[in-house]
Amino acid sequence: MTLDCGQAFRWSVDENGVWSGVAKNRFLKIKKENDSVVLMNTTLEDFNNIWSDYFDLDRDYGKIVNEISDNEILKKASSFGSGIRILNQEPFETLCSFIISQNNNIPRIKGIIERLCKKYGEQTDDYYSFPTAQVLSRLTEEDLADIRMGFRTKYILDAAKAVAEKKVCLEDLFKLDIDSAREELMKIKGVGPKVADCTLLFSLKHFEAFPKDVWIKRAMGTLFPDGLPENAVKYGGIVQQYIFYYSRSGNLDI
DNA sequence: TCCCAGGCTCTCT
DNA sequence: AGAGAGCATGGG
Repeated sequence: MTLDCGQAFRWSVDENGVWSGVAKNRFLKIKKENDSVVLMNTTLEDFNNIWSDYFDLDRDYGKIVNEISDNEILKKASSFGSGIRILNQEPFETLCSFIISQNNNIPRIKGIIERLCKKYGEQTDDYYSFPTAQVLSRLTEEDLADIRMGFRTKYILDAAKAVAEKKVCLEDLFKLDIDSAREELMKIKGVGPKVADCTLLFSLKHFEAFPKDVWIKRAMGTLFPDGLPENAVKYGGIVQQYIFYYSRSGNLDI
C-alpha cells in the first residue's frame, strides 16, 4: 500500500508480489512475507543509513492510529489503510514528480518520470537515478520535448534552475516552519499549494502537511465538512493518506 | 471516440 | 478575493 498509494511513482510489482524500484540512487527489491517485510539486494549498512529513514521506520504509527481512533471515521479509514507509511523521499525528485502530477493521471506520470530518468539520470547496471537539478537546469524545452511532459516542461526547467542556483535551497526547508517552507516552494513556477504540500510531506518531513487534491477535497466535504478533529491535525499527513487511500478504493460513504 | 487526470497560471470581474 | 478558461498529452 505504501508503495502504491500515489506518493512515489517509481515502484512496480511483479506477479510474485515482489516490488522493485529506484530510490536514493539505489535499486531495491522488497516483498512482504507473513508479518515481515524482506528487503533484497541491499546491505545492513544501507538499511540503517538509507532505507530505515526512507520507510519512516522510526515513527510509531500504531500510537498515531490509536490517538486518532477516538473518531469513528478515522478509526475506519486508518484500519482500512493499516500499514501505510509516509515515505521520506528525495526532495528534488519529489518536487519534480508532483509538478508532473498536476492535471495528469498516475500511469502517465510514471511513464514521464521513467523517460526522464532514462534520458537524463545516471545509469548503474540497468537502472537510472532521478536526474539532478544541475543536469536538468542546463536543458532547453527542445531537449525535453520527447519526454512529453506537455505544459509542465517549463515548470520542471524553472524548478531545476531554482534549485541548482540555490534560489530555493531544498535542504533548508527541513528546518523551516511549514508555512515558510511552503512559501519558498511556491516561488517556483508551476508549484501551487498542492504540489508544495506533497513535497513537504513526502520528502521534507513536514508530517503535518495536508495536500488537498480533488479526492481529498471531495472526501473532506463528505466526511469532515467542518475540518479534521483537533487531535488529528498534527498528524495531517498520515490522516490525509488514509483518507486518500480509503476514498480512492471507492468507499467514500464510510 | 471522448472524457478527464493527486493543479496551476493567467485573466477578468 | 474569487471564478473560469486553457493548458499538452494519452490512459481508459
